[in-house]
Amino acid sequence: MPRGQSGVLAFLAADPEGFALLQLRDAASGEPLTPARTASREELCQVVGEIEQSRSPRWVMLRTSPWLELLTSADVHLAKAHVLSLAQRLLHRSPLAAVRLPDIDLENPPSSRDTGGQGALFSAPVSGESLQELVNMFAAQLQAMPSDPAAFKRLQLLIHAESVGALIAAEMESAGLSWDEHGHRQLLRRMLGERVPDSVRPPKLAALAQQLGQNLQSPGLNPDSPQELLRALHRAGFAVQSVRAWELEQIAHPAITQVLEYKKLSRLASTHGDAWLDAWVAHGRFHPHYVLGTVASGRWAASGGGALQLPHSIRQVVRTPEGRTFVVADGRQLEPRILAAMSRDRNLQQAGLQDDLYQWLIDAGLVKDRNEAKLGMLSVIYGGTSGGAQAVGAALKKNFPAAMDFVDSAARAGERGDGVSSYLGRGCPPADERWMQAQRGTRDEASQRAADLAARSRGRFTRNFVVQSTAAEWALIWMGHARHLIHQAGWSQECRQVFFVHDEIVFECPTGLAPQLAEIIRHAAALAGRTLFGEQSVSFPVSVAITQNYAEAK
DNA sequence: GCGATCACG
DNA sequence: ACGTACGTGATCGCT
Repeated sequence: MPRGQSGVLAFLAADPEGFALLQLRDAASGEPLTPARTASREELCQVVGEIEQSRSPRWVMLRTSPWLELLTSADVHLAKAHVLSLAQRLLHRSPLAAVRLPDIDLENPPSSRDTGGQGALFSAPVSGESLQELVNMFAAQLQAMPSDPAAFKRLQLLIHAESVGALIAAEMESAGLSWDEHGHRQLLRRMLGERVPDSVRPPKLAALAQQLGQNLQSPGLNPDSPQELLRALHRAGFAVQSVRAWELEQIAHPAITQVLEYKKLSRLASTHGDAWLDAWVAHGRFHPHYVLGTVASGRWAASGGGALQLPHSIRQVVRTPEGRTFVVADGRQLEPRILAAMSRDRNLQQAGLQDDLYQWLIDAGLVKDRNEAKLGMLSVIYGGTSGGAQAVGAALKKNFPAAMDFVDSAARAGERGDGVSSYLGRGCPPADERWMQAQRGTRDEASQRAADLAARSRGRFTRNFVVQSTAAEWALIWMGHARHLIHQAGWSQECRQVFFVHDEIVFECPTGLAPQLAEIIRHAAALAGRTLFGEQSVSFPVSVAITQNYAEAK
């Protein structure tokens, strides 16, 4: 059945009678190489480890759960995977696919347990799916792959990268992020006062609220209610539109300073207070749950604990144990570089020759400082035109015409209701039926205006999508290469990836290994560029920090 | 359940 | 000429 496939596939399925069912198949023919064999929960890790050692297969599974939890805790490393649920979503959306496959509910993929007979719900030992279903699903996915060899390669790379991402996510969930719980509690006591029940306002916050009520002549004021606070501010003579921090920051007044102080502390208490520590940190480690496949652009999300929104102010309590260190790396100006590579804009590629792309823009006299450079670039990629960004955007437009044409054309496609896709073929979600309807209906001026607004909104989305989704692909491939190189070096046990946020990865390793690990990460970044864009790829410099305290990285 | 707000990239 | 910054998650008050 397959084309462009070689080697061995190892299907890992649920055994309705026991725990796991494994079968090796030839990737080229799809034919079984071995009869299906069962493995109990106790046997699984050893059986899988032996197959990995002897055959180095690509592991085909519906999703990583529950297999990876077990394998990771036993330090069984899988080099390659094909995660069917993620591949299904990719193929459903990709314009490169030869056939449109049905979508899949990633949270609750179809399983034999659900379709099984009476009592299956109670007797099923694992959440899972039959071997036959997995084999069928894989075959259907292969059928849906494009016949054009170049398109095939891209989509296959995307599926493989997404799948290794799922392995890494499972490994990070198991490893957790080292967290100084005691230091965090001390911080809370210092800022909020003694611990109180969750339903009670912490002492220092309560005192602030009381003072605020007095100072604004609004006794009993609840500053957590934006409406109440806005009315109180108006009564006190502050002509503000909202109570947003950035608006209040414009006003220099002791009462306003107090409001801002209250907001800051209130936020700390509610999002990273004692209850958060109780819920998410155990034995000195934070264990978030990473969610793949749900964000349209292919970025990851996290559910629970808000892992991807860790405030900088709390990072001081993210500390390694004694003798170990973090190696923190981030892709420098990743999105502009991705845009330079995709659009083949010679000038932007020229700018990217410098490790600090923004400095090039400054030296070329296009912008006055780094902040303006960053703002201008983001404005171009997001489609912004407001205020200061407009002038900067215009300067960039003139100097990087090919890059601008590229994102502009993505925006126009979106405005028309067409789809766009990433470099490897991740398709954006289609315009929904209501949107299409609104574009067709021009009953009156108001509905026409609303339709135009919606069209431009979708244009900004597709403009951003082509860059953001390809940046997400680069990051996946970067992580995948790093993981592979670390495994090759024999350091999989002692060097662990512990965090990932879009364009930044954090490893934890023994202090002595950090310089070499840093080199591996840089090398992986260079490989990622070539894997994605070929030998002529633009460069992707990364900045690397070695530190025991996350707050000190960059 | 939804909007406002604010945290991150 | 005109005009709108992109994507997420968590919490809280309000209806």
